[in-house]
Amino acid sequence: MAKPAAPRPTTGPGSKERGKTRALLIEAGLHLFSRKGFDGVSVAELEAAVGLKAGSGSFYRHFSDKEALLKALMEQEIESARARRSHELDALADADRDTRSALLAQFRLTLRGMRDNLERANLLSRGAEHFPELKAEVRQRLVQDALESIARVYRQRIQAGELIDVDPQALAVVVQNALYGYAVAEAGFGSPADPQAEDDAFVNAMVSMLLREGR
Amino acid sequence: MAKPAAPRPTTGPGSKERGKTRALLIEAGLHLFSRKGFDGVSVAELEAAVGLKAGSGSFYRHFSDKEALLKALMEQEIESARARRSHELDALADADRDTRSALLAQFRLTLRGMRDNLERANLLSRGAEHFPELKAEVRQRLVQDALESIARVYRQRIQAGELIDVDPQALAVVVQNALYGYAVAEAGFGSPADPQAEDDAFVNAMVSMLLREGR
DNA sequence: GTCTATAAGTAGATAGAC
DNA sequence: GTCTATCTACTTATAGAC
Repeated sequence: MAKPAAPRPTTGPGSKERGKTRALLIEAGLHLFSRKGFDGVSVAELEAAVGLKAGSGSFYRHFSDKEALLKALMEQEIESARARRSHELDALADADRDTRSALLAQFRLTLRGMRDNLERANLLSRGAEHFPELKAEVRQRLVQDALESIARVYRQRIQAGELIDVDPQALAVVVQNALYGYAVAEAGFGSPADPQAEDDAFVNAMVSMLLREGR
Repeated sequence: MAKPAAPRPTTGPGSKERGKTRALLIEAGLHLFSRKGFDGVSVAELEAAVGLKAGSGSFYRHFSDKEALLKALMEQEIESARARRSHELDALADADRDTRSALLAQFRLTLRGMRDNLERANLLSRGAEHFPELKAEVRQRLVQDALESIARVYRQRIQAGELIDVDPQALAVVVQNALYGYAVAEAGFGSPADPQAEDDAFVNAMVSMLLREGR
């Protein structure tokens, strides 16, 4: 036979651990693409960021081109974004909490999560333009699933007479988009003079709107 | 005297109207930067878009460099965005309308305005990163002024007992950010299966959250 | 897996004729 | 105000030595 090739030991002598540089490139791409945009980051910059010589072209031993890195990165991020999000739902779903503090806790956690991961979200959003086949998946698994999980909890609280009697899915859409828009606007246009006070007024207003209580 | 120079006739013989190509470049920059990002548009592309020969460098007779175009463009946009916005407020401020239909009209108009001008808003947001001195102005004159105008109207409706009694400025923040986030998410992650139904549920939920009555 | 070297293309920007 | 021509720098990507 012409191919008695040994079972391809991906870890050859003298190499680092299996796929280490590749993983580092994905991480570097996440940070750099998020900050400077896909077009704003050169392959040389990515190489330098992981300890390769800038301009050496060593990048191409790990990815066929820059787009391949973006795609690998997005597929990884879709997974990890889901994991991060389910965490935020725990506070809301905790049935032992009274409704007001459960809502407050959810809003604050979600707002923090959106702030911490906005650049990742922007990357997913912009990356979806490069890969139309991933766009529907991003929407369904990140946006739609989250809304339905939240709506489920709202529905229970409505039936218990604790929230205003409005379509729970629509309530979730309003709340999530308000939090998202708040984080996006803050990142894009800058923070207000007193961010802490603004945050408090914002989340408390949403709680009041859902509970339909005056001040 | 060494300078008897005539009063600089900006329109020389054989030239088009004063500043016409410059104005065209600003317009082309608005569309192209919005769609493809600042880095994604070459000077040659801008030249071609206004009828100049691509790569001729004629661009540089009108702007010192690409950033100068972005800056001129932003200053113009800050003005026109204000004008567009005041239009959306008319529907809300119309005291003859009953509260429910005034809110509905405002939400629908604002949502339409945000959809139509999201790319412009993104451009202002991203441009503000290039020009930190413009960032505070963008925030104050576009974001903050709009919120205060809306809050003024809400305050009247609250005093008339028609809206829930919650800090009107905070209500405006929730509503505007929900509309903004909705438009941003739609542009980034794609539309839902039935956009019309989704829109209706969304704006109606917001109305229900603001009115004192249940549905 | 990383390096040197380099090809081939594109970007921003300038000089000078018309 | 637009053109031709050109410069420099940078970017993607490949070939081949180690």
